[in-house]
Amino acid sequence: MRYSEAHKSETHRRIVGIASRALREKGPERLAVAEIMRAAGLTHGGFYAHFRSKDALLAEAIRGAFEGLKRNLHRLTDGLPPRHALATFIDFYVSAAHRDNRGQGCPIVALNSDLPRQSKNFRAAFDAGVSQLLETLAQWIAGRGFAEPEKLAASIFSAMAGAVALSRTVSDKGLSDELLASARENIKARLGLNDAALSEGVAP
Amino acid sequence: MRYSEAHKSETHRRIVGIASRALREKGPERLAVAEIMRAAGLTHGGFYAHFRSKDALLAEAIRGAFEGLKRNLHRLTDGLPPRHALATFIDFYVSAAHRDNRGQGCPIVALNSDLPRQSKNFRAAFDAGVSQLLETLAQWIAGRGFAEPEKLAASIFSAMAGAVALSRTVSDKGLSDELLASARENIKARLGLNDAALSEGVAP
DNA sequence: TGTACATCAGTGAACGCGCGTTCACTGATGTAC
DNA sequence: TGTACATCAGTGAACGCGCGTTCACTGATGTAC
Repeated sequence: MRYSEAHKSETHRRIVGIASRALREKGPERLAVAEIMRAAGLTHGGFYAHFRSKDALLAEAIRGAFEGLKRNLHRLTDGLPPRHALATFIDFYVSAAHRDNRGQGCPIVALNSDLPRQSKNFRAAFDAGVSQLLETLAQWIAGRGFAEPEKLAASIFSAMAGAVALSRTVSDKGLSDELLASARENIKARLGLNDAALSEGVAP
Repeated sequence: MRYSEAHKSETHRRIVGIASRALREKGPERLAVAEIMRAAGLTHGGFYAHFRSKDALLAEAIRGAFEGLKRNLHRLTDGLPPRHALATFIDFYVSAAHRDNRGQGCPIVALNSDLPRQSKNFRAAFDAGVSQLLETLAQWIAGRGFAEPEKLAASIFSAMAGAVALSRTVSDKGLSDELLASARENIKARLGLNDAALSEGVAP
């Protein structure tokens, strides 16, 4: 049953995609190799034709998760000036839709407390993803003329991620929604992105 | 080797204390019953004289963690007027010391992404802890005269927890410290607690 | 163009380890008489 | 006051399950000649 040249890499990609979602939904320890392979329509023995170990899969899966986030971010903001890019990203991120979509949401929110227990490899991939995201934010923030954009980006983003994370743990749905709205407004206000200012014009 | 009446409850408390710390350091799945018992100076077989199951221990351990947080909070703020209580708690919580002390720190930061994979029992205990903490914050915030204190408390707290969580994942120590300082100042400013205002007087 | 051989993604059984849980047993102390 | 018995926190071996990993094998397709 030898397959065409593209077949293997296609299968590989499919496995990583499934794992990337399962990772965010179930966490690294509850993600089971056999289950992932079954979901990909394969048996678990074939796993090692694609990955050196479960840990290697986890590292690829977390990279895939960050890439997905980056794709979303670019799709939403490409071509927009910093102020609109920031506002759009904040609205997208600090939202009930994100809260309710753990499997395809931000890996930082889904996995932050798992981090210290993972391999060096995994943590390095995670760290690279965080850095890249903060860098993008910092560039927009710099474009808006703020001083110390890296520092502000980190602080702003921590409020965004915290809002989504806490909105997931709060059992009162109404309070959870209000928390998100309140955090969103505050974060935008910190960057001078309140709705009135936004509708004014396009100048950064 | 029958022991005095108080002995069993003393042992029980000791086990829960050790587990409560291990839970925050290693997470629920990596916390091993035998290891906890060994740390308590016992063998793993005796575990079931104290707990129905590992899950029962986890529920007690998370309750213990929230109680510890509450004790710290009261120790720091008892007798202070709302504005000083808030400022003190924020300084205590959004700090490098908290970031570096995962085992004795806030369980919300240490365990938020583990939550959805845990038992109903565990999640209920967690939820109760979160609610109680938000309630305390809301009371202080109400005491400062803000409208919709529950909503504001949730939003404020999400920024606090997010700051500590992200400060733990950022590998650049300097940025991590700055992130905390920036978040702390912003959070206090939202509540009208900037240092100048604080040194003015004591009126709430 | 046809034949023999090599390749290698995928199969499925088996192994080994960690870990939660069970269980027969121990032995110091409390209680009944 | 002394003796027999009950209690029960704790011991340590064993069990069973989930799961990561290994391995001999398969068989369709590519390549050499």
